[in-house]
Amino acid sequence: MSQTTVSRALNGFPEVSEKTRQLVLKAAAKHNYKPNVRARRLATGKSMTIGHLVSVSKEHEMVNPIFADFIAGASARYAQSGYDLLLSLVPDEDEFTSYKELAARSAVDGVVVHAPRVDEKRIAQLNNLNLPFVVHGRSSNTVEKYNWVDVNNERSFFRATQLLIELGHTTIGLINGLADMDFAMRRAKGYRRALAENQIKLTDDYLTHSEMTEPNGYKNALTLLDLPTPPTALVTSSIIMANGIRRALDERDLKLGRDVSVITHDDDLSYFRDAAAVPVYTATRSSVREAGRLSADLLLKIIADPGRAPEGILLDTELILGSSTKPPRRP
Amino acid sequence: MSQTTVSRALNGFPEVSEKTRQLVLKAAAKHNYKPNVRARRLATGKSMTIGHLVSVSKEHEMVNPIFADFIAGASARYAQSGYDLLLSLVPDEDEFTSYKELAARSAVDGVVVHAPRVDEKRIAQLNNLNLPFVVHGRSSNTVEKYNWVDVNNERSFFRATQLLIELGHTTIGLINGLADMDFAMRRAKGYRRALAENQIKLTDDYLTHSEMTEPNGYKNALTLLDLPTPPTALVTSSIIMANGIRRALDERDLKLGRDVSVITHDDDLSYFRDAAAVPVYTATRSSVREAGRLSADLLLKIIADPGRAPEGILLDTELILGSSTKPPRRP
DNA sequence: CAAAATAATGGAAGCGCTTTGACGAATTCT
DNA sequence: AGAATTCGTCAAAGCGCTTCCATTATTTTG
Repeated sequence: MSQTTVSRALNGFPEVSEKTRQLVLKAAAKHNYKPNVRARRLATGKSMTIGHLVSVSKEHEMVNPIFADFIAGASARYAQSGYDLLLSLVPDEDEFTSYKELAARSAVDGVVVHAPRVDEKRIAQLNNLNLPFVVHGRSSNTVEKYNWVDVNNERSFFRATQLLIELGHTTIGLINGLADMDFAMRRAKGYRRALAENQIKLTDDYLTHSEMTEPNGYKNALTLLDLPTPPTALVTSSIIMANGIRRALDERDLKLGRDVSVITHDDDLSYFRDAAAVPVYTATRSSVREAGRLSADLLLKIIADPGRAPEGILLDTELILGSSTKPPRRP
Repeated sequence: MSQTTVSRALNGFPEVSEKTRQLVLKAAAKHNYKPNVRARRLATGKSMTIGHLVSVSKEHEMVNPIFADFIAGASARYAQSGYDLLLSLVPDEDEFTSYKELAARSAVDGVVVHAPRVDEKRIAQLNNLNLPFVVHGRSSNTVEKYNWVDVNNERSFFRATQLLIELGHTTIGLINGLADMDFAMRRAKGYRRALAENQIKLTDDYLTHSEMTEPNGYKNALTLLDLPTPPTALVTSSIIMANGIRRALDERDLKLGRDVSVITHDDDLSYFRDAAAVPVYTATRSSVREAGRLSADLLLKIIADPGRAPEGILLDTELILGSSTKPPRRP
């Protein structure tokens, strides 16, 4: 039996008779034969690989904790479609070099861009490279069209802040991510809009920007609590920071909910899943794993049909009521 | 100039004159030429790719949170040596199938095995496949030789427990990882040995096994605190669980350190880095990122020299004194 | 100074697949 | 029945590199 026939049988081409196909499949199974990916990739000109470049902040050596769950979502989709996942953690300063190199080596058929900034050069650069990509998040100052999957950050944080205001809070802090991150900017916007619509005037002292670590949550919470008029409620961008906030409250002998209300954004991380009957935190929740799945789906579609018009997928968050929000304590 | 010469110049072969090499390099840089990895991989018969198969527990959809930092460490090493990192998150039940498939497709030159169990079939299976691998951790019930990088779990938890005993604690709980995980078994062993050497008898009610999530830390801490003789100190396997424990203490109006001492194992995760002058937690600390680096180094060595005798690298932890441990409160 | 050794380059095979075009055999149509 | 289709199969080219072997140019040696 010729090589041609075997190849066609294995790859499901219609020109081969069903009888022959079964024969081939049986023989392949018997010898545990799998076509060599290297040869196949050279022959087809496709890498059957998706690249994820996750940037590691040089300064803090910080890996975004949501990325594990995001990738868990994406990975399953890739596997279904026969794609491999190439992961590269790169120092943030040479992000673009890495993309360019991946493209030049033609090591991947597409990439996912993580953690876009308000000003994101990578998008224009990738468009020039002609390498299919999906952005997890958006970039506000980018006019080019691109494919993205994002949550409705502005609306989420508007609703969260609004909820606190409705409970009677008027001094509300926001413990946010780094200011140049697009999601952080949108969240700040939602927060400010809620304050503005309710005629609440607060200085930017009530708004902190930092990497979303537990220690930063702690530190920033203390800073806010030390203000002349300390906030009676806090909104924060990450459940990991929320843990730091709780620690700060604890240290000040303040009780979460009773003394200070907290709403956190909750990416539904697998090791922080807040699934109690009454969740610990009132939260704007959106599964980052689901975002991973959707991003993968979208990217595979783009690769299959390069002519496709760019698409954006906007996910809404749920506002989940937990026990960390109560009306402010009367003095 | 012939293809041969270019290839040799780019790959640093000695047969080409320095003058020619410079010429080639300049031309390559000018046209942003990078050899096509697909062709190169077929020609050399090497994948220049390392596989990391991370298993996702089907039941809880849990991704081990340490894996992001581990991979951050490994990734840098791979990049230095021109290797790519193939990541695959697989449901735990078909782990071995995935290895076999990777080997059959010859998609990788080596793999890293994460989260080995006390009984770990994968090791024998991989030895049979003749695929180079390094285990992050060890497997106690495995007699075969293999390459591994692990921390001294038994000794760490012995020391941690010993420290609590020296402070005067006699009722000490252990909030551990899943019982079939090798690291958890070793930690339990260290804990038990410390108790035994000090003639402290405690039932297994003081020892819990579960996935290392924040909610599980919380839940298990409450369970222990509800025992007729509640523990005055706790040892735990993860800083994420420690956060759950803190929440449980908070809910019971117990103060960390003062009312209940806690020692946690600290993998030095980038988003939980406990770097205050006086750390929050007394901890047995060992950088999982460093473990990633070492594992990558070892694997690359094995690949370069397949005849190598299997090697084990045992990392010691530091016992860091923080503010979560004090002598027990006199009633 | 011829012979031998060394250095630098090029031609061509081969890596293990996919895919194109050719070719008989089986089927359908006129 | 013979021509026109359709079907199933195969031989061979090609994917873009690396590497073996041959070749020419240069240097060293007796």
